[in-house]
Amino acid sequence: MANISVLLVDDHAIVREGYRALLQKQANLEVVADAHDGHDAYMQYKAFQPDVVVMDISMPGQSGLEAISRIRQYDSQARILVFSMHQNPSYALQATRAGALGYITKSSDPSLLIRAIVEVMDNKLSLSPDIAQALALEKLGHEQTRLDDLTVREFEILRLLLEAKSNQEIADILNISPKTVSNSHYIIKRKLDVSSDIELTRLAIRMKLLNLRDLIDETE
Amino acid sequence: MANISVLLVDDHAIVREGYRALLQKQANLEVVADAHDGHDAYMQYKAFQPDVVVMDISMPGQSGLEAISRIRQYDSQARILVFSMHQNPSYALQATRAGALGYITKSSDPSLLIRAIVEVMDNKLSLSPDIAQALALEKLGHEQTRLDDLTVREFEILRLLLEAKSNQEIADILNISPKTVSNSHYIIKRKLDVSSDIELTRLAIRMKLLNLRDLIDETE
DNA sequence: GGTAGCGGCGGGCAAATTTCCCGTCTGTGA
DNA sequence: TCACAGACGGGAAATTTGCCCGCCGCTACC
Repeated sequence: MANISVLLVDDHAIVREGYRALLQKQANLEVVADAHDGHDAYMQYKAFQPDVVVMDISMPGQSGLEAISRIRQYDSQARILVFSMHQNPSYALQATRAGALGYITKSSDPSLLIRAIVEVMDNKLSLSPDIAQALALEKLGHEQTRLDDLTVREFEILRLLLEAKSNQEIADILNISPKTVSNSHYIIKRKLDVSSDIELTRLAIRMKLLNLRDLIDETE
Repeated sequence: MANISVLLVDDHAIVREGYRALLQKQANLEVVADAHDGHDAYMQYKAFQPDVVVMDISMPGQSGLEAISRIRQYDSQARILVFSMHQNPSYALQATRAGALGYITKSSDPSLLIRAIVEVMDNKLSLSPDIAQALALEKLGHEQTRLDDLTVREFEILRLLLEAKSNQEIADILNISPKTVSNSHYIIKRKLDVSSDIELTRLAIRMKLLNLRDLIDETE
């Protein structure tokens, strides 16, 4: 079997290097490029046309979801495997909606990542077991499903809102008008059935959109 | 030594009964009345003039802080011991500002509660060791201190805001105008140096004003 | 027994935001 | 080809925000 060329996208250089080393040990994998943010990923994709993109979606500013859309728009055959720290199945749902072929959590066994890359190479959908199970459970109807009513774009805007960014900042990041951000903000609140930002934040925490670790930080 | 008459205030009947039983076992204590909310506490105080009030401050709606102020306004000699689940020293600070003589956490050893009641009876300030230590640490200058810039009233409004109540609801609970609530809301944000409600909520979580247990509920 | 200061309350008012509703544009799938 | 959904953003009314002010009652200090 021919080598599979891989583009690695993650905002942390150390993480990239670690996984590059890991993947290179596989005889049939070759990391041909890496990128540190969504825009970079898009440029590298155009430059190298890798077989598979392995991408972290939680990057500062322009998120991975946006990059996935852009890459798929450029090449509708692009195979993208999301490799994320988020256990929340809604992330997986949104990622596949945006055009990802697979979603593997970072807590998975490394061998799973290798396997997933091969599966994605074959254009097969690949989910890590924890996510698959969570998604299945969700199908059985949980509060969580409300989150899935959000469009990919709305989900992304929500993510930025939850980082306490202003409408203007979000508009700058996404290159859209602040007016659109505020419209989306309103739609998000309506879809999630909350009336204030405080309620929104509480809901987000319950749904684990907001990382408690991030919040608590080194505060204690 | 004469018996100490006690008024017990807690919104949970079971808790009241439990502590009533505990306190009654002490020969020199007598629970002469109990109350389930701030208003009730005020009425019972007027009716029974107990030596010491043992009060939970986290009650729905009208909080214990308000009740403390009201009781102290009626009788400036009233001895009030706050008995709270909150480990956060800012609660203790606000409670003593409102006029409480002591603050004991519910996780304290029951014997501490007994001792505190006796101390308060002697008009001595009484803090449980965990709170005393936390307050002492805070003196050394932590982020937490920003919370202490809030007045008692602001603190109370913040508590209600964090329950995702609307200005109008808060106005109704506290019997003030919605305009005052929104003014306070603004002042709170300025004092805490946040610009949005999302940031406010995040800060509140970091400061443990918002109980994660409450949020997470039975969600998982 | 002033009087200075703080906290609670709430009016005023301009500026900003939110809340809806609407239309355009583009891609997608039947 | 036609319907439909999503992204984007304008318009306009309603509401909120940000900041100011003044009033009242209490405490403290001289």
